Amino acid sequence: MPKTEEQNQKILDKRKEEILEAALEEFSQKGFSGTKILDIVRRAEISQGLLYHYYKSKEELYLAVIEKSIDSSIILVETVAQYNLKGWNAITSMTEWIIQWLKRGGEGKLRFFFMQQAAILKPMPEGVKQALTKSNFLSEVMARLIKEGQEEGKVIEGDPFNIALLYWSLLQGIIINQIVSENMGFEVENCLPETSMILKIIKK
Amino acid sequence: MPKTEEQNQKILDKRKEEILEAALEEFSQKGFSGTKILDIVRRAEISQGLLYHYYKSKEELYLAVIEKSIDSSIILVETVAQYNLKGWNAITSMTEWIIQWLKRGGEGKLRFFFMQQAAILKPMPEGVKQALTKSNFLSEVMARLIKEGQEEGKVIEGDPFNIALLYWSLLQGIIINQIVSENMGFEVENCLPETSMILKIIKK
DNA sequence: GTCTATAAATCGATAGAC
DNA sequence: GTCTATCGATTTATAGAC
Repeated sequence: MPKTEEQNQKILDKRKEEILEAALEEFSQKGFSGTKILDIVRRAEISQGLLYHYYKSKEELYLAVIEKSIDSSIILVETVAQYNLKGWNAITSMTEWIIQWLKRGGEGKLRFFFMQQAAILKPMPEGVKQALTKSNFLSEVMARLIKEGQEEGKVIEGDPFNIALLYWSLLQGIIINQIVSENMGFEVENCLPETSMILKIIKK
Repeated sequence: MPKTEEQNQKILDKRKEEILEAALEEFSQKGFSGTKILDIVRRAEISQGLLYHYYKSKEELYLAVIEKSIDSSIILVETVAQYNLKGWNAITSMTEWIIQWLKRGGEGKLRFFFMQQAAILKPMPEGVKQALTKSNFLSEVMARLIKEGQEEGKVIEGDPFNIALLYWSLLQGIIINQIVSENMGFEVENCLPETSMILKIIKK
């Protein structure tokens, strides 16, 4: 019965997807230790036992969320890369893209935030460190673009990697402040800074 | 016996101090849920029972660490305020001061980082939110200085509070990246950006 | 004040019925 | 595939001796 198996596979994938989504929301807000399996299964509206049918441990689930988040940021970069832009133009587009991605809705912001949390909190489960190292390519892409921008005379002088770090620091700080504001009930609804404000820090 | 009581008080204060210090290190790295009482007492080199002689619960201890961290950031601002500077000069001094504070050693960075963590992670214990709202005066002080700076024509136009937020975002992002780099073993030892780099983002 | 021992609660993971 | 019931380990907090 190939049809039945196919359907089963679909159910399996759908469930996994649902669990991942619920896990992202819980983990990103409460961290690894702060999130209880009960929180996740309640949000996903399944029984506690069923979760372990799809993921063999809490840690494995956490890792799955990380990997998916990294993948989605890779896609973001690749999408921008498709336009074949270089140097300052590429930096501008990418920044604009990221801001839009963050504005668009909860998920982008949540993923970005989650990856940060994962990188910050100890203890880091085995695979997390490894997975996050992979995501470091973002800085490398950025550093390359910055070097090009310097050659165009549009980006400030200095070590490209350090400037890339400064750029990411700003972006990360902005997201954190958004989350904090939300947590405190300040309702800073989507008051993300303009792209030009962000670029100002690396512009010559 | 006033002398004995006085000595006891000293021991009590000293113990409390030691516990607070150990708790800061553990909490800031592992968050509230991720930190076990055992982690703290082992670091403080006391027995588990003794901790509960000084703090009646994990949550009370957490709150005590927050309050001390907030106090120390208040002192930072007050120190700068003593110089009676206004506008751009004050912003410059304060930024320089903060960078030095962060460079100086572990504690400043740890406290700054810890407060961030506390503001980010859910669930927020009762008193945490309240305590953190108090620390918001930092943004207010900054917003006032920025307004003065605008009147001097040295700070970019725009809502002073939003600009203050942008400034803090950058600072927070920088600290986070430092911690992350440490966690990943990148050894970015004290590669904090120059004050002028940070100020660039709000300079006209 | 300080420790050891233990109670009480929580939570991750498993077993087994349907 | 899904659920309920429960085990076993961890962890917060307390009790009681010194």
